[in-house]
Amino acid sequence: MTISDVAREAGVSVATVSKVVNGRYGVAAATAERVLQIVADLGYETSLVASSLRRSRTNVLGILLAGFDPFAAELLKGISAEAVGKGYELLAYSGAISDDNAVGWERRSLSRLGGTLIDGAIILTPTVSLQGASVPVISVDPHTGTSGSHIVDSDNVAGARTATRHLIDLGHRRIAHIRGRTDLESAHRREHGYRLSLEEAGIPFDPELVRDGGYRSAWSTDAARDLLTLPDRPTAIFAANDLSAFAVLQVAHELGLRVPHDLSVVGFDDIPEAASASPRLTTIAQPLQEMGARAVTMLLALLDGHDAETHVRLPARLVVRKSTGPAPQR
Amino acid sequence: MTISDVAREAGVSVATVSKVVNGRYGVAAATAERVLQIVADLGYETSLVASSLRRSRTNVLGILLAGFDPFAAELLKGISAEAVGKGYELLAYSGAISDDNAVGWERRSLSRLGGTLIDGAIILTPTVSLQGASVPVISVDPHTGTSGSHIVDSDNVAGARTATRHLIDLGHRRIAHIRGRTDLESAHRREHGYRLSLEEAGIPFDPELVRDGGYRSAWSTDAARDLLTLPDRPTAIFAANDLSAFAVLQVAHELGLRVPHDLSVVGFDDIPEAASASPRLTTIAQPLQEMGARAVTMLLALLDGHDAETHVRLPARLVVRKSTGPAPQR
DNA sequence: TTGAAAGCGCTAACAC
DNA sequence: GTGTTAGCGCTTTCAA
Repeated sequence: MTISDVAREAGVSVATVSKVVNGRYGVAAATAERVLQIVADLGYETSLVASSLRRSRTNVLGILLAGFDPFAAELLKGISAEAVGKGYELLAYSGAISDDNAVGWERRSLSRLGGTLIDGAIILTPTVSLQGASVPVISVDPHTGTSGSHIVDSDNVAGARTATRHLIDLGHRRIAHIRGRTDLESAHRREHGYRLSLEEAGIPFDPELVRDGGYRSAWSTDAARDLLTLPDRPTAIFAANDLSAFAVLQVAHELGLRVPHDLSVVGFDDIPEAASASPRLTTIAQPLQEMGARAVTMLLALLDGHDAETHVRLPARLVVRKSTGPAPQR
Repeated sequence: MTISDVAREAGVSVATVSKVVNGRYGVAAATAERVLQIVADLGYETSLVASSLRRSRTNVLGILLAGFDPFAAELLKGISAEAVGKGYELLAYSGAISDDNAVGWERRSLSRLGGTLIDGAIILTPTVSLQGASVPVISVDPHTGTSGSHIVDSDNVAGARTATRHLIDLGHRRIAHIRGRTDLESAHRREHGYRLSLEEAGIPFDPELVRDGGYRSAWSTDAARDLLTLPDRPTAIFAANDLSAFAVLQVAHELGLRVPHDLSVVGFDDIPEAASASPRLTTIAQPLQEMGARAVTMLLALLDGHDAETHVRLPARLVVRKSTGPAPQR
């Protein structure tokens, strides 16, 4: 089912069909009507691939991501809600991730789609610089600080500070931290906020209480096990994201520690699953959907040739649920 | 940055570059090495659009959806998890939805991407038949019963029956139902399950207690308001999906009705937000992530030329939370 | 008002 | 071992 099929059926050239389908002028009304009728009968729809190869604009917004995890899913909801009715199609693309291409996926995806398939891109948590992209790009929660493209993120330092402060206010003194992916800016900021709060409260920083979790379940499980089997184990853990916090909850359960009676846990992100964890997770909520929406706004502005803010930073807020409580008495 | 740039830089023809990049035989080792070096230097990546126009296979799986709503998001998580490491790229596509193309989006999307860009498709809640698609298709929770393509869904009748039964067991007798989208098979099945349970309990069916919610927030709000301002209002509402149930919760709150003291509410789907609703929503959980995973398995089987089950139906289960309680005494 | 033809970036026969 | 060439489906000059 191609444009040639339609042309043959209508007894006109493919050029004419193309004009009719795209609403160009210079076609007799009668011809146009006949072609349109055949298009409808045959259910012809112009191939996105072929037309995008030829045209410069496609009206497709690309969302480049490493996988459809809960974080990406929330952002997508916000992106989709904001983009509806604006005349753009959405194309969320996750390249085949394997170990040997785990780094640089964002540039690879951008090269593969950019220039032709998509008019612009929103890239989630890129870790490499995206200078010289062929289309406008908005980075959400990127590694590279303010370098290069336009950025949307949330206030990670303040969020982490609030989380740690919450634990301190509950009387905790031995507060551990499970780090995020050390190649991501957000992870450093969260650790920074954690250390700031300790400092403000006059609690000496203990390097032994900080472990790598890489924002990932498996690593965080190991980290949690290490921390919770320490001779003088922490009474509270601030995990760099919710996934890590879930791992902590799991390990605590295995070790027979009651949360929050024996151990308090705070996460970061407030993915929807946080509310159904057992116990329900106290965490720092990033306004993920709003971040997605803002990214769309910025991208559309860029595509319209307007300026857009270079850096939008949204506030993160503490959501107190059931995984935090007063520090156990010694 | 095209294949010609690489060819020029390497002093070879584009054909040679293509061979090297795709690992074809018939290239001198030295040449291949030089080309690979230039590819790396320039950061060249073959254009998905151009190559897919020429090739028959792209190793891209399409997921066609009407928008990134919570339902789609959960399925995507399952799809993504199952597809990882299988050598396929994922491309979730949501065409521009507006009022005049609201129906038939799935066929339009399929025509636009099919045959060239994607090797196969998973389509979420299609409402029209997809006969004669150019690529293998798996439908998730479709309208058209068993017609045409391969199907994954959950047991809507049993789920609705369980939900209604749960309310009956709590002593409710005036149990209302807010219907789903009447063009969707699932909506009919849920209503059927509701009526089955009433019948089993010997409760006469009252047409006045059934309203259209269309699986949508706005309509459901109206429906809930109608039901709850009835002279003899229901003591329980079974909503056809969680979004509708949220609308009920909202209206109940506005009217000063306490849930579950004055009114019990059950939803359907168990999207993550259900656990954080206030009060936390009792609902029927569809195994959305598993449904997504199964769809991938089936599609990959089809793509490998194997057979796949024509219809996979997964069980739905009751998740009791805080929005249901004993019927109020008269 | 219409159609012929070039070309977007790439791959695959086939010729050299 | 390498290059030439045709062509995937479409849009867009440009000539008829």
